[in-house]
Amino acid sequence: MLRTHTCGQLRAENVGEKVTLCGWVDSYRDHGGGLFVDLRDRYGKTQVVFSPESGAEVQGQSRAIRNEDVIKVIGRIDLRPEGTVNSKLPTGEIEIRVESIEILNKCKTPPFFPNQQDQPNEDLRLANRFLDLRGNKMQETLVLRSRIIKLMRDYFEKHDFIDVETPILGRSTPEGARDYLVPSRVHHGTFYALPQSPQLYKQIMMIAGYDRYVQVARCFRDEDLRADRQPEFTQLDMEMSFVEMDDIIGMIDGLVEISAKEIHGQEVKLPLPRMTYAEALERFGHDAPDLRFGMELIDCTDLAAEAEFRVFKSVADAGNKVRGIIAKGAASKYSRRLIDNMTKFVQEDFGAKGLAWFKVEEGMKLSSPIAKNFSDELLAKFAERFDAEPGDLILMVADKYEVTCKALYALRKKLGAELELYDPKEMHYSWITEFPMFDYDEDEDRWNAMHHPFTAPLPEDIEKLDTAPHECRAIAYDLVINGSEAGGGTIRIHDSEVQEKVFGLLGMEKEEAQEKFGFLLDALQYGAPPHGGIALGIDRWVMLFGGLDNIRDCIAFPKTQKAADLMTKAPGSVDRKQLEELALKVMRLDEKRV
RNA sequence: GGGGCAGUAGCUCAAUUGGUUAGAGUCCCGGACUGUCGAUCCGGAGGUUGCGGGUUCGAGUCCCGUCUGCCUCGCCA
Repeated sequence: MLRTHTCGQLRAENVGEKVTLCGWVDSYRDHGGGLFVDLRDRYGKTQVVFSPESGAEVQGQSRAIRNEDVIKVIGRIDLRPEGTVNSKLPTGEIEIRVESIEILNKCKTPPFFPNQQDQPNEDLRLANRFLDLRGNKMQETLVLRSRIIKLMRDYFEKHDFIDVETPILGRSTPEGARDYLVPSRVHHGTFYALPQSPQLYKQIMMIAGYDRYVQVARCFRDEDLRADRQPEFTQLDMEMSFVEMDDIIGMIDGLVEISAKEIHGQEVKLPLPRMTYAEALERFGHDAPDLRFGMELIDCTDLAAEAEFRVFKSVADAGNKVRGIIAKGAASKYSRRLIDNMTKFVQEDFGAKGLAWFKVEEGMKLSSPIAKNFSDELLAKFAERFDAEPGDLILMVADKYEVTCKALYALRKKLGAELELYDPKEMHYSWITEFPMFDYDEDEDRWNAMHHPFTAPLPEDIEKLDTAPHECRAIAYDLVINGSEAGGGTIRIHDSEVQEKVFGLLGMEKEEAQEKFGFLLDALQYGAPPHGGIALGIDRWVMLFGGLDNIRDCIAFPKTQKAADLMTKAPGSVDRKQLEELALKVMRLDEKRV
């Protein structure tokens, strides 16, 4: 070892010891007579002092020191003189009196410094990730990530789960996201697909009798990115045999309990609360509601039907919905202009036709440009429905149910953050259950599996497969943390008759199903145990437990919104020879339409 | 594919209504200084205003196109 201690290790009790430290120069303060260096590694910072007693040669060497140089110093630990203790540093009581120094590696003047107070632009950070990752915040986050993964692995090992690796090179399956494809050199014209999840493999493992499987699995989906979405991401994937939904949920409840305790030192009350999908949509407009605050959606379609106001009345008469939210005490915080912006927001992003709003005045008068279209009596009913008080702001959307959900969910989320209706550090865990089996794809005029085509329906809904597929609920469950989907799973179909019916609904012919995943259908006929599982989004867990608002900050080497790696410059072009081996030809843009 | 925001010195930002030689802090280089910890003080260097067109007597500023990054809808569990 080149060092005897780390830079976060030494305390007053080490005074007098001769030590060797290595690290990066975090900062230096040159006083001519003496030079102070904060030496940094991932464990902390220690002040090292060059003074005349270090000797002329060492002092001379010290003058060359610049930030981010990698140096090794040997010296004795001493208490800092009275009045110069730095209470901000754990090592702040002591300093190293340098006897010799070696500059292990000079640092070129970097484009930015890892811990500089004004964070550089993200593209610069990503292009120079080695500097960015050197910073305290990123190091903290990656340590947190490592702890979370270890905690998960330990937990599942303790519960007799077996860690099994599944292939990265698989085959493309229909449904779900767009695949990342890898061309085969041996079989020209064919492609592997990178796994969107190890779903099918883990079901095979169940059939093979490994009744508790777990894996920290890299997954790939070639879809557009978001603040909480990367094209390659990591799941804690697990599957269990001879279980029902409650067993899976109970298992994950236990993991949440331990995580909250280990990471935040918080006690979580189990079982975690549950809400059905239908209830979540009704009360919050979304299947992953942030339950750290209220501001629930309120239906007033019946009142709208009584109104003269044509916009409301026609929507109500057409069987659509008029729903709204109330922001307590927010009337004065939202000017006409801000409300106009909100209107534009729900129109452009969610297809709402408009945003109706009322400010509650003193004396309970509702004021709004549209107020004149309502009788005083009806306005009073609205106020009562929303439980309004003077100073409140009521926002309403009149539209199809789905549009009211989306628009009001987005407004609720926005207002909740802006009005600080919750403590951002607070954590809320809950389950959403009873998802629909299918949603309707209007473009393709057919049903889609909401989760995946092997999801089992609720036993009481099985007959609806024939009569009312849209009402058929799945044994599916999502773990929601702070309004973010942190995991999701299902109990799988292990009955080939039901499986066939589901394929039929999805418009998949028997031959096609056999061709695409015959291996699973076959396996299901050779002694498949009832089974189910879940996958947790590890990147999101880190994000949520770390209080971060960006998934890129939870990943050592993330991609940009255009799925590029700015450091390695991936994706890149390849040699003609490589293409030839694969029998591939790159089309020009104008050929694409052919 | 659609909508929005941003791009000015190595970095973070400023630049009035379109008007003189594009500024500040920091970093970098040189100098001073024996207790600093965002050290301080003095001096210096550093610019294709993302790129390409256009309007204008004159463009960092206005218009068109384009590239990159971010947020978002669609997409995605």
